[in-house]
Amino acid sequence: MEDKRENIIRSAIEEFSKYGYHGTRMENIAKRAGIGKGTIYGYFDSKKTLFYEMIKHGIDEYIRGLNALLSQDKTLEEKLYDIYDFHKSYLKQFMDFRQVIMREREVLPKELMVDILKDLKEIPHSMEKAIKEAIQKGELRKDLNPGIAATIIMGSMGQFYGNKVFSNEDPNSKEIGDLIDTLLRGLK
Amino acid sequence: MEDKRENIIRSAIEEFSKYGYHGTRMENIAKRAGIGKGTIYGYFDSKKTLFYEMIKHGIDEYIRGLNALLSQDKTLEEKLYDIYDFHKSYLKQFMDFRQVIMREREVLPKELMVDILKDLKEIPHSMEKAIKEAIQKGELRKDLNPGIAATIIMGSMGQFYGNKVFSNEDPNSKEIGDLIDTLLRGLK
Amino acid sequence: MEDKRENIIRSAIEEFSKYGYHGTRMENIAKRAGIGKGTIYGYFDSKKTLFYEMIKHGIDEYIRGLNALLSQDKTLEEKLYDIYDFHKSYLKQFMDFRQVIMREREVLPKELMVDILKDLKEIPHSMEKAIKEAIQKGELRKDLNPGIAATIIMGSMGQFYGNKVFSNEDPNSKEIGDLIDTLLRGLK
Amino acid sequence: MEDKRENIIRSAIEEFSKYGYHGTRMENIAKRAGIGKGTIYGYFDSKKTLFYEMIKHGIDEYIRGLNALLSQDKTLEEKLYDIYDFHKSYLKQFMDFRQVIMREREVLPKELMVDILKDLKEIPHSMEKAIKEAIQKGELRKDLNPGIAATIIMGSMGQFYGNKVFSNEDPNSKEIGDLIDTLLRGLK
DNA sequence: GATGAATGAGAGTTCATTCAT
DNA sequence: GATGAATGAACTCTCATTCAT
Repeated sequence: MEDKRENIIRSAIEEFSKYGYHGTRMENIAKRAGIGKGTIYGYFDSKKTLFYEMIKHGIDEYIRGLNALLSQDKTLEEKLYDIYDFHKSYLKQFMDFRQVIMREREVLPKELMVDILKDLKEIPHSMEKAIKEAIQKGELRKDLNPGIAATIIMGSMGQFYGNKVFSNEDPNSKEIGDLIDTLLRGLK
Repeated sequence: MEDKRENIIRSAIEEFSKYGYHGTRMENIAKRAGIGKGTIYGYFDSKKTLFYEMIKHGIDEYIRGLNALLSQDKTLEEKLYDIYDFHKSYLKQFMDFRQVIMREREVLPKELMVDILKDLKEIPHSMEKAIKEAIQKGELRKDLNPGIAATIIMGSMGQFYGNKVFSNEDPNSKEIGDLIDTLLRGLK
Repeated sequence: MEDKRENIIRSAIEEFSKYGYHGTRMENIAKRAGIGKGTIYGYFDSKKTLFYEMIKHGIDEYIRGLNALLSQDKTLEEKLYDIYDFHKSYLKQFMDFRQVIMREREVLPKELMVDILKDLKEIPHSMEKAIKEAIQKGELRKDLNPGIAATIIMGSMGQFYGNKVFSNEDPNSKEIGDLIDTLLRGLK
Repeated sequence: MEDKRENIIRSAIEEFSKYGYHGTRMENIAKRAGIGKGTIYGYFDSKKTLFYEMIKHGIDEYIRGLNALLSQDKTLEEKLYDIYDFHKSYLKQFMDFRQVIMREREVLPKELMVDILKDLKEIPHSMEKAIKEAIQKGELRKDLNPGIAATIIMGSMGQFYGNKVFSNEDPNSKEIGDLIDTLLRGLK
């Protein structure tokens, strides 16, 4: 059944994101999923395979969620707030898949990595599209390079969230408003 | 001798950054350092200790290098180019210690983590100081929040470099000029 | 199952008594038990734990066996023959736990040692009780100190057996009759 | 020089008797002897060799000491007190070599063991001689088997001392007088 | 001759994977 | 199909021994 797989992947995400690939034990994934450890092998060939499927699944979900946000009929400013919240809740619950992939890039064979990287490039692409729309609507200035604007926005928000977590401060603080204000003011 | 320790730490950085804490084998660190695996234990008590000392050493070096750059008598724009180059060469050779620490936060006992996080907070602090100077010199606008400006600058440059690496593009491309232009234009 | 544990302990007794704590290899215990070395860790936390459990088990068995002998309805002389045989077969098959404990007293933490020593004091206690009965039955003289008599009996028989083993002589020799005669004659 | 060897053996006795053969580290023997760990190998070929030489040395010393006691012009009773004291101080300071040899009998090659066992048989032999003298002097009854008497005396006193140590009682207690009384009364 | 830094074989232990139930 | 007891390769760490100083 598909929801058994889903259930295992869900548990895998939580364990792998906490302990990394080598630090995660199949037994703990099984326990978290409420099943026996042998059962996992009925659905996935190996730890490596499970790891790979988990990444694919996580990226898919992230992209789907991000696209849903970006395709809403809102101003860019509103979308930025949404994106920060989405990013935050995603990171809190799961992980930053780009980091995992970077980190464990020696775990998977090259052909699988290529596959993953292809998916991953979708993310800035989605963001760029939203920027272009904002330029056309006049929310941002015309001479802006959309790729660079996307880099600045995503990078700043990731860094902001990271700083908060490192400092053990509340990532919900209203300073996020200041960040978005400053970003938009610079890009308008 | 201090250069024996240094040599081991150097090899440890390369291995840990490639394979993560659990994925790294003491024997490989030793091989890379050109010594026997037992020798490491003459300089470090355990794998965990070596990991901790490596992080401390790496952060120290990063902070020293960054401060050296920031305290030069140059315009902010020039400094940003320098910082990007520094960051890039650092990441290429070693690793992003913030990522490692985030990732392996279950490895070290809490008291050591606190110690590391204290050091780590020095980094944005250094950057903020440079921003404040730039504001006073009139290179940036007076109403700018220096903390947020630092977040935007460091986040954007990190993201830019990350994207390049992911896409297997040359991170030296002149697009970095566009990024810095856009950043400064927004913050002036 | 309990007989899996029992099987491992059995093998552990044989190995530990032959090679001592530090000289015994977990792999050899496993081989002797006819299982894989990882399997032991399903039943015992560590080598130390196994060692401790083995001692407890061995002492228990010894005390139970000794008590069974002593509570039989026989004369003291008959009992002494039985005890010698029991002691002998026990030592041949397993080991002298008092020696092991003395020898490896640096291996176990103090609280476990206290636990073991408490058990061990049962042994002379059992013997003393038998002596008291013999005194009451008139088999031994009335003014005898039972503790001292027990010490003399157990010590002499242990020494006798030890001498035989050292000299590679047959410990079944009928000289044991002379020893018991001499002992009883002295204590009557 | 001979006293360097002596010094190392002295330290070896203390370490081996505390931790057993496999539990003892060459470095600790060296530290205790106040020399560098490589130096030991200038005097002994290997750990095994040192162990063997230590046993030989210890047995020699024990036999010499025991003979000195037994050849004094005293009654058997007085000698028994001396022997108990000698035994006790010897065990406290060093170890029971018979136990060590029993315990570590798998450590040394057979030919060396044979050599040691030959020495070891000297001990009861010395005691037997003293018993025979006591019989001739009329201190013990004429029909006594000297070997058995020696076994009873040495065994009882060893057991007595062992019990005291196990119970953490003072091994100097005057109960030793009761033991010797009882022994002599039985053997007279 | 004395040293102790360096070595690597070998120890205890873990954990991905298998397979009888 | 699901399980978890069993396995053994592979890990971290120790320590007898060597050898350049």
